[in-house]
Amino acid sequence: FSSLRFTLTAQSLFQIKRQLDKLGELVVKVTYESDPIPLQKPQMEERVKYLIYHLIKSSFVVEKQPCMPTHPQKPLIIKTGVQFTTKVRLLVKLPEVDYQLKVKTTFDKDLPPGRVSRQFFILTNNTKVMDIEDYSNGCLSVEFRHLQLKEKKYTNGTKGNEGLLSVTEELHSLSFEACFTVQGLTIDLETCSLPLVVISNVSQLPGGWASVMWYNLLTDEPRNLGFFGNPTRASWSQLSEMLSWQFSTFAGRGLNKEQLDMLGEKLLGQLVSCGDYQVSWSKFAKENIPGKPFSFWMWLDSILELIKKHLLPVWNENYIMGFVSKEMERALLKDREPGTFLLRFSESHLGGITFTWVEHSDSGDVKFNSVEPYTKNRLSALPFADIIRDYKVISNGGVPENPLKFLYPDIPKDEAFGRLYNSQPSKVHPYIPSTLIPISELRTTPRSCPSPEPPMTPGEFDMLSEHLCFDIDTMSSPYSE
Amino acid sequence: FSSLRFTLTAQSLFQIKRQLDKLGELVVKVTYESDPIPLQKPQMEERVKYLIYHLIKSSFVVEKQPCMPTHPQKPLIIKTGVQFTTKVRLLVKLPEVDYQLKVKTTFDKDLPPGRVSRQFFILTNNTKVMDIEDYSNGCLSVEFRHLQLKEKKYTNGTKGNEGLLSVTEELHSLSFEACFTVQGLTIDLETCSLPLVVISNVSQLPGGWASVMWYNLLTDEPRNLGFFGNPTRASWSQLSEMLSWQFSTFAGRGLNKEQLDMLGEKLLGQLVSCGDYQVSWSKFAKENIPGKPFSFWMWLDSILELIKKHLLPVWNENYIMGFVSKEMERALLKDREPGTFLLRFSESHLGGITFTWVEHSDSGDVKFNSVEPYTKNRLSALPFADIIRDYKVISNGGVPENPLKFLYPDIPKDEAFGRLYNSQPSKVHPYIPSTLIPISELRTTPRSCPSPEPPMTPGEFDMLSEHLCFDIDTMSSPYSE
DNA sequence: ACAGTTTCCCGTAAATGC
DNA sequence: TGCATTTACGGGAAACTG
Repeated sequence: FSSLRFTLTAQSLFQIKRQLDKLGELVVKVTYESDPIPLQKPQMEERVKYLIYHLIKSSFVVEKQPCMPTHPQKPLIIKTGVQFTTKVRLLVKLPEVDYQLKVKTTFDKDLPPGRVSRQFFILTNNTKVMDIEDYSNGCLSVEFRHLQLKEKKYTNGTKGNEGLLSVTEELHSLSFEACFTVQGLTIDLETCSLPLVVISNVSQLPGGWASVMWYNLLTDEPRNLGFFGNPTRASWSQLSEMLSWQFSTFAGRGLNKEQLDMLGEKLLGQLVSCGDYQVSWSKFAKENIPGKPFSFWMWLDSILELIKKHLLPVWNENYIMGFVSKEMERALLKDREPGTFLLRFSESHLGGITFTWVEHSDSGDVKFNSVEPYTKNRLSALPFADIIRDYKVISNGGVPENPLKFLYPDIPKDEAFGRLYNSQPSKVHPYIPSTLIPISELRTTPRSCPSPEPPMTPGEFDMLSEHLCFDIDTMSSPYSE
Repeated sequence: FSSLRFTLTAQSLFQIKRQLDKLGELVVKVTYESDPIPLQKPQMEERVKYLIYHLIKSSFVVEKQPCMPTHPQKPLIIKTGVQFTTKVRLLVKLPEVDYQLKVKTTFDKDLPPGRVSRQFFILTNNTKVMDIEDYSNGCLSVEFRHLQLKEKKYTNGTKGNEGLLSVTEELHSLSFEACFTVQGLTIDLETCSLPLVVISNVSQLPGGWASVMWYNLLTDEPRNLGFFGNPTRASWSQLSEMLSWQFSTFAGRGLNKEQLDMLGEKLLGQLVSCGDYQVSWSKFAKENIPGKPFSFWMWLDSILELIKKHLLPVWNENYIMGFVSKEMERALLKDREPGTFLLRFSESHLGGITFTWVEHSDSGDVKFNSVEPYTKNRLSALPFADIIRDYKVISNGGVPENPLKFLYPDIPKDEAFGRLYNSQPSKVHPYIPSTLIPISELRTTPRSCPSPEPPMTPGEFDMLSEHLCFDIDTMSSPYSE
């Protein structure tokens, strides 16, 4: 229902109203026995007033849902003490209303105290006058900027009752009210935002975002604030589509079938394969993954953040397989050229990425190695492409060698990553440029391969060995985390 | 003048007052011609009142100068919007004053508007009641916590006149007032803090600290708020003592004569050697060092911060020569064993540290190399001791070698730094641990030394070379920055 | 346009509350 | 006590403002 249709409908109704008024004047002068007009007119007038009233009321809408300017992609999550913006509009054009129409915003207006465990108020000015939009078709609208939320603190412990819900499951709303009179009709406008999650620290953003996703996925109701009191389940097909959409929206590339299958299996076990399965909210975002100190969504979101901050070009080139089980990884690599590697996200730690490469031992066995995952701290010291370019392994104190030759299935490393390498050595003239290089030292048992004279002083070598040594003989199961 | 002496003096004075009162009663009854008492008494009473009044007033003091709890070592600098604490005390004990004595704090109380270009006010509650200190000798005192400053904003541009001073040169003060009556004497207490610098961002802290230092160094006046309108000069001997004190206080070890000489020369040229020299405030903290985009103090403070955050143990072991001219550096190293190195702060960049080592070329010439300085970003990826342990140079694609053997004059590297090395490789089991290693690649002209088959694929080598190569033939003057 | 200054807000750490 | 949540504020960057 566009602004134009609202306006045309309103105009028709106002015309009818005027005609009825005129009719009323006529009736006073000219009437006759059993004339139906005096009888019908009051009813009709009521009917028209009712229609006008509700037409105008329903044209008062939130045009821009409240959101923090720094998180435009994450509407409906508001952090206390951080400014947010929202906009409402009266779609119907009423030329008669030329005076200043004041809109007031209220946070959690209709919430009976105790419904939520926390209460907030708008710290800044919460009323503003509507204005005619200059660029568009002349509707009245008002944009609230620099709104800020603050928690109400009670000294006497009236702190709500819903201890069952976590803060990111608690839904709130922002209401807008205005009142005016047109053609003798007093109309009280009121509308409200979609449900809002209020957080106090960005560390709660992933949790809040999980709630927003789940809500949007599972209900069409515009404001079911009690949704998380008893959240419905999602089918895996719905959920996986949503997850892929997250990656395509925020990281520029969605997830393919293989990646989604791995995620499904991780979340649901082998159940996925046998038909569509229902995932509970708890399993998605609240319960920890068995044996891990984080939930499925926390894990996935940490990867999304890692991609956004450190892996965007590599991810968009589709060079990160990312979501692969260790069994699958082995199966894919085992028949490949030695030095073939693939990139995979850590399942044991939040926001980590590792590479696994295949090589053949002297006895001809296939061996797989995975480097300790790189997390945001390491990646901000050294971009990931450079890590791949420069990574070296020192075996038995020998010459450092880069074991990464071909990106799976068979793309020569430099062909794939060449464009993404950074040339960071600075050109500060009198100094020798220096760069950081990621290195692993492998030491097999001494007898198996007498080590050559190390290219370091013996003391130095011992020192390095002491700190870096990694005896592969103790690696009973290199493929399970 | 201790609390006890204040109290005893006050008691004596009150006793005298009481005796005068008694005398007054007597005089009414018994008097005689030319009795001097009725004549003298009013004067004496006035005198005693005056003494009591001023004794009490002068016992009202700031016990703890205002400071931010997170910067206890930097009093007298307050950041807007950040909480600070201060405490005042009434040294004299007056048992008669048993009612609640309310103290009010005011920011810049006596400043005529326009004296400073910015005005601030105390955002939080600015009155508090004095209390008897339970632990000490029973004085009245009050500690203000959670005070917060906010700038007054004027829409009509009344923004003061002193555009000449920068914000960190603008001195403010915090006043404390209270009023009470004792033995019929009404006493208005008032005291105020030492001069304060108000900043709005931590990036202004070094500038503020420079002001506090200069003020303390050059005036004993408790509140000369106009000091920076015409700041006096400091003698180099005063200033150098202060600088050394900064390092010993905040980094645990002061500066020795050689280091101070280098600083003096940097600040004043060769003038230092010919007797004591006067340093202007501008030269110390306002003018940029010729050819550099920062002042002397900004440079020195950036080093202080670097030490505090990343070099504390190395600095305290006295392993960082730090302040050495490049000429001196060359002179010291040239007769030393090849591989002898020293640690020096960068003069060209803020907060950087480099090592310079000596080696002998094939032709027997002495050569000096300095690595690109390490700044806080690099050092937070890798601790400095580990950088020294692991640093490698690759010459012509050969075997990487650590050129650092002896800390000047002749301490074997591991003997000096051994205890400071970190053992960072994590023990996450299925993964190969990996560490970052600082590497420089040197390439001499190809003909002079035919490079052996590089231990990398040719493509890889070219890639590395392209990014890392450093042709020493183009280094015309490696020793000047 | 620009430099000095302030505001904004993330992200870590500490404090608080339950 | 431990966990969930909020507060504090350094530090980088953007916004402001003469």
